[in-house]
Amino acid sequence: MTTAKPPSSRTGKITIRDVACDAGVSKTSISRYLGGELSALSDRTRERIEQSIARLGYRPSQMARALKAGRTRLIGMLVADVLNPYSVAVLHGAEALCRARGYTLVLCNTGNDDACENLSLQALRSYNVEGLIVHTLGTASPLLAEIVAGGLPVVLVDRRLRGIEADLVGLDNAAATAVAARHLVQGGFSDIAWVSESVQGVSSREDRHAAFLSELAAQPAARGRVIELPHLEDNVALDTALRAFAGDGSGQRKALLAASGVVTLQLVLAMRRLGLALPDDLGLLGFDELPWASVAGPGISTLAQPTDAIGHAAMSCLFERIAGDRQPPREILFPGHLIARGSTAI
Amino acid sequence: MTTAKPPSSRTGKITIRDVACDAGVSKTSISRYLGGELSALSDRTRERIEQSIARLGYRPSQMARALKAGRTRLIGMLVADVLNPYSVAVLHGAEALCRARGYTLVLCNTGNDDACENLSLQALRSYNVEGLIVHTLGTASPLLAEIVAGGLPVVLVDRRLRGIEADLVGLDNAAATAVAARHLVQGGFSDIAWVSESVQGVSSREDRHAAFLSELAAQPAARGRVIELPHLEDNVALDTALRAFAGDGSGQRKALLAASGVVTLQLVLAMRRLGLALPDDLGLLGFDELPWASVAGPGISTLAQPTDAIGHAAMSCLFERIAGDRQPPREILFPGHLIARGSTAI
DNA sequence: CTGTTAGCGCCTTCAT
DNA sequence: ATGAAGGCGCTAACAG
Repeated sequence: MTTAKPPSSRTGKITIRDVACDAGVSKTSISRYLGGELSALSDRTRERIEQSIARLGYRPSQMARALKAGRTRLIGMLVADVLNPYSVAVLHGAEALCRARGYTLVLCNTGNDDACENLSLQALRSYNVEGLIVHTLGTASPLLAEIVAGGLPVVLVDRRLRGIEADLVGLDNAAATAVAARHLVQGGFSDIAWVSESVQGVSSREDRHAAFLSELAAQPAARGRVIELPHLEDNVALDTALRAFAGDGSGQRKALLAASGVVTLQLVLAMRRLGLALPDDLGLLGFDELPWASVAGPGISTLAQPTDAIGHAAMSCLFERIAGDRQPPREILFPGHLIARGSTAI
Repeated sequence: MTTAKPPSSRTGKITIRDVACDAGVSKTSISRYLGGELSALSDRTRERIEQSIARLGYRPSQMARALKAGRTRLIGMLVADVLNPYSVAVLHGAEALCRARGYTLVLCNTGNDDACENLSLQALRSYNVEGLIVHTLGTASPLLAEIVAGGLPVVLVDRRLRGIEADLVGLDNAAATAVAARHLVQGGFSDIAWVSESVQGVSSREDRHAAFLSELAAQPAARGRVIELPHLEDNVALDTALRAFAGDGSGQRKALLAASGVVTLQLVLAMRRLGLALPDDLGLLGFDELPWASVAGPGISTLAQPTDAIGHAAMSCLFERIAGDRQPPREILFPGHLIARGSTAI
């Protein structure tokens, strides 16, 4: 009748066999019940199973299930820097959908370190995650390329990765940059510096950079410059660049356009150091909404990204791929949202 | 010689058996090699294994390994709110050590929702995480209690949980609060309001609350009050409370002591709304260091927590428990670090 | 030193 | 509608 063997005793763990014994049916029936194949079970059997499961407090082991069926219901998330608010905001949206779908999120922070990234990817792979959400810097590790090539569904967030053919979810950088630049120009700023960390290799920065240049080229009345900061922590370099920009006696109204939230913060700090006032000495508009945007000086104008939606979309897209969607990679871009505050006031 | 069966073909996955075949040894030897039992292998065997593994690109399956040996090398982290910078900062420290030890972190965000917390705990348990780091609100879910009772190592961060006997890692709230209060008093503030979200049930807030009261009781020259904000988003309530405090014509110099970073932000926002100036109308000192602390008004004084160290210690402590440490629960408390800025200047 | 033999907990044909 | 049997990939006694 039942599958031999006494209801395992030693370990406190209750397995499918214990339930089978208790309910007086076979393991197969339990498995069917768990798998939702209700149509193949008599009402009586199902009831007994339900009761036994409840009575014994049985919970299936994902590990065993994963080993057998290959479905781990695990999603990996690889993030360059968890301390970056953008990453966390996206993570937040992604995690919510993940849990809602019965999946669990495995998080790896690389700290912008290649060795870490490799380790993390290996770990993620060894656990057979069913899909991967990646938010790292421009240079894709060979291992990631291999993993993608191997067929594991991957969705990129915010940044394309060279050599990786995968879906991308992020901001419509071209449109957002245009909106931002126009806001500044219309606000009377005619000399605008776009400020960013190293552009090279980070697609979102490249896109914003290109969009900025082309937008300003289309604005005859305004002049555009680019300030690139290889090392954001290098205050001396930052101060020097800022002083040069602000002190250039062009007589035009000047503004900074920060390519990201971390840059915005550094700019505000630098302006304080240099005694430059917002918005009179320098206007400022920063990508990424910041919780403290309205408490700094006259308030910092920002271009907010729908981070929750981005995270949600990334996960949603990943699930489609996991479900078997084999279309060519696509890009899902969200519009930004300008929040005007005192730093760009007239 | 080898364990029968042809080198599995169908699935691209390379298993221990393929390696065994290729190397011409038994699966056991491979397993020994993987397990680091080098002493039990002849040099020649080991070499052949090494080569085969490299040639085939074999990587062991954590899933299978976990199922068999019970060691999943997975650590669960349950967080009330990933959007809270404190949580992320601790997570950062914890994740680093986790990876360094060859473990992988499974992250669950509850969004302060009991149902989510339950779901997450079930998931974490079904994956057989070897330990749990928990940072949630005061009321421990019955499921968590059950899990702890079941013997799974758990370390609490920042907040004790009723009914949970587990290690706690966090800030030395009593000492930190005393330092903060004294700083204000010595700065000439003689009417101080401690401001917090709902105190009841959140141990760190309770500790800070108690320490604040006792510290001020010991300061004859100063008066202490408590402002509790059940709903931090309720601006009307906050503004009302603040106006009442600031407008109380006691003629004394007044200051706010914010119990956490999120409270600090709301206080700064409220003061702007009410047109109150820092530090003249109201002094301000907030727990938790904030990236923007120096850009708001004259700079916000903060009491920084060593979040990285806290995360590291929590994970370290957890590993000790996993390793078998059965001592009674202990508390590991870190000192805070006062950073004086303009908001508490004389 | 090395291999054989059993499973870990579950799912899945294939019978019945 | 229900079972029995055979693995998934790996480890852990036992033999040699």
